[in-house]
Amino acid sequence: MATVATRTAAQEERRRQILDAAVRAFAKKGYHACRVSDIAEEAGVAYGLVYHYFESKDAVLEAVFREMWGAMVGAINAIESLDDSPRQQLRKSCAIVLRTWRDYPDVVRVLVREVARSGEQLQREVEEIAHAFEALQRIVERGQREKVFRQDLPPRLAAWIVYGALEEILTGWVLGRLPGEDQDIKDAERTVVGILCDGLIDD
Amino acid sequence: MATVATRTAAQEERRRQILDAAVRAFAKKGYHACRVSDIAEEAGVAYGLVYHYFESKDAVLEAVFREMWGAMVGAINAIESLDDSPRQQLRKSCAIVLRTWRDYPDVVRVLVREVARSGEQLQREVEEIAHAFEALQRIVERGQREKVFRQDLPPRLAAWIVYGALEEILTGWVLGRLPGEDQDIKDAERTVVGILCDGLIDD
Amino acid sequence: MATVATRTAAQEERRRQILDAAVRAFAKKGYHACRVSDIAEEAGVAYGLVYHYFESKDAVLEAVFREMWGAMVGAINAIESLDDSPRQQLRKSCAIVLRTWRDYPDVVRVLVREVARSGEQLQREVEEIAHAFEALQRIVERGQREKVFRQDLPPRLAAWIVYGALEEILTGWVLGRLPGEDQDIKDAERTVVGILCDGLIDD
Amino acid sequence: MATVATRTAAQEERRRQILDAAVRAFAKKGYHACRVSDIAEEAGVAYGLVYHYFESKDAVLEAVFREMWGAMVGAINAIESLDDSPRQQLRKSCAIVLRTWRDYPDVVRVLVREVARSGEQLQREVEEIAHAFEALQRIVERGQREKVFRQDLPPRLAAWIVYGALEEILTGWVLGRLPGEDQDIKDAERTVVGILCDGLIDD
DNA sequence: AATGAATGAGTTTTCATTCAT
DNA sequence: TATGAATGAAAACTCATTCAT
Repeated sequence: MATVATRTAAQEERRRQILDAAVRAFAKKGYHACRVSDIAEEAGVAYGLVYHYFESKDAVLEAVFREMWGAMVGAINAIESLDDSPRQQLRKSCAIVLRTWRDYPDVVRVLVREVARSGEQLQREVEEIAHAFEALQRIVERGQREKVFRQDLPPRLAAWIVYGALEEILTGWVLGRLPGEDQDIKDAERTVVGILCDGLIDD
Repeated sequence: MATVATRTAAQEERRRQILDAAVRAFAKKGYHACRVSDIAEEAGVAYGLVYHYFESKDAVLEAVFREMWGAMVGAINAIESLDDSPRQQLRKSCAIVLRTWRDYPDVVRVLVREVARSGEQLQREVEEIAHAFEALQRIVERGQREKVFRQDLPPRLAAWIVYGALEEILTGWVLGRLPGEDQDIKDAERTVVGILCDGLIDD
Repeated sequence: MATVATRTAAQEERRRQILDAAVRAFAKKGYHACRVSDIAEEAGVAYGLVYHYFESKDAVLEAVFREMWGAMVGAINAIESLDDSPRQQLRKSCAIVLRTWRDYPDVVRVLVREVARSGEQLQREVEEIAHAFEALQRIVERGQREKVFRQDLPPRLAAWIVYGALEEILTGWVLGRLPGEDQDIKDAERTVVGILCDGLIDD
Repeated sequence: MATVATRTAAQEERRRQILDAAVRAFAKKGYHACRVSDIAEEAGVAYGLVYHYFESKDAVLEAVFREMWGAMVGAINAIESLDDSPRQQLRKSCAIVLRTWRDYPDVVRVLVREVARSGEQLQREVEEIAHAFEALQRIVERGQREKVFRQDLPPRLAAWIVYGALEEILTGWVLGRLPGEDQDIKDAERTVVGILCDGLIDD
């Protein structure tokens, strides 16, 4: 049993090694320009081993999505259980998303670049993305129940708008069109929460 | 000269025929999955002809971006010259973007799906996208100058947030995750302007 | 119209050029050991051109079967319309099959070697083989109707036996286990017709 | 020594287990489409183990031929020592071949499908096939010596014809083109012996 | 201008075989 | 003996692009 556990752990480690390498490789050249051999080389393993741990090149990308994104969604979900005000919850959610850029820029790079790819197949499979929206939506709904947020906004649409604002900022950073240093990240957090909560209008 | 003009017009028509077909083809299968012969077939011409009018498959996509997007940006720019309040200008800009979906769903589909692709090459070449951001940014700046918008928000970042909110809604429609009927489009317009101008907070 | 005809003829010629090369290539190394590049090289054309004229490597083999075999079946069918005795018809049919070896050894080599391959798919698609059996079967049936052949033999089974005897001789020649010179071919013809018509028993 | 003997017996059992599994696997998918892991899975062992008992995938097929075929040839050889008439010997030989289908359809399936494959290498190694022909040839020769069979037929060619007739019937059964129920097997036996001994001609 | 035959580099994937444990 | 992770060569197939007509 110890042997089995060790073996499984070793396998898991290998899998992770390849997955991390894939993130770096995809981030460098983009998914389509990236050959399976690039992943293997980046991971320091033989070509065929990638196929031991993943069905196909596509499956690798899907795993990147599922597992990397999953961590972020988990963090956002955790926020719900905290006894914060809706505004605080929204702020913390935005912070998590935006700071992921600081902590895992390659992961964000890949997620941002490839998330819209082959809309039909990949997106439907990766429910994690949907979970992120649902968590945001629940925060909005709670804010409306507690009369903190305006009643006239469809929560689902509001969640999409919040998510869109965040993703666009990440995109700006990924593409180097927006400055993304540590201070900028804090500014972005303040600005996006400011706009989303209080609006652009000065009143 | 009349002859030349006629020829040029005929050429322009052919070019347009191929470009429109490309939009439909890209919208159906995505840029990468779409072969040059698919474009030609959709246009009803031999596929060698695509190379008479465009340098490469990439150049076709770039033209789609430049020309289709250009129309939208032009419309947004036109708004600036109108004597509306900043809020009205923002509302109209959002309306233009969102209604483009109703009028040219295939174009939007392609723009949304492929805009993040090959960040290095394509994006830099297509400055039209940048122009859209600048137009939004100028609207925000004007709002701040006129003391209608809050002073503490970086205009550039605000423009990105506005754009991100809009793009995400379009994505939701494209992927069928958000309802996109005529009434939904109007609702989305009201909601996105509401959030961006007045915030989520009920005060 | 002349242009179209010429073009089609040119295409047909190219197709034939590749098909003939495939026969030579398959005959040399066997279907499985033969790469598509071997076919292209043998034909003196570029790699990809094979895929212009054939769906896949498998489709090439199928075409070899269908077209090469078709010629032989056509010849056997022609015999039926002649006013020969059943024995004569049988003799001529055997002669056609056996002499194909002399005239197109490579074709026979391929047919013999690969005919049993992937029984499910290929065989069922290539009806030409079935036609050969039917022609032989009709000859047997006519022989029985005319009271020349024995009544107690199921014609279908008899046709298979005749065909099996012929194929085995071809196999012996292909594999170099039976001598296959011109004189041997004549002997084989006489022997196989002798056994099939009059039996081994000396009476 | 007892230990060694036991070990060897256990080894032999394992070897047999893998070989039987290989027959089933080859019969199902054909030799080429069958991976080593398919054999191992069918045998219920790890696929590295196949390489403990066999040099290579090819060696497994060769062993199938040698050992399975060997049993059949042995049975045919045994017939020679019986004090039967040549016709009886021929009938019994045919019966053995045809009834093997009933008893070991998977074995026959593999032998029939793959026997013509890679003529150069495999065939030369598997002399068992040659032995079957020789046994048939000796039966014919004896029949000629005893003035029961016609003198004008080359015995070697006659043996090939007999074998071809039998193989074709097996092929028909394997491919499902000829009915292969118990009664059909008996009919086939009667028919093939009838044709080969007495001919198609009714006299 | 228009056609589509021809090219061939590039990429994924498969799988027999080896080898460390 | 038994396992299955690791290797990497091999090959089919795709498709953007060129070019002769």
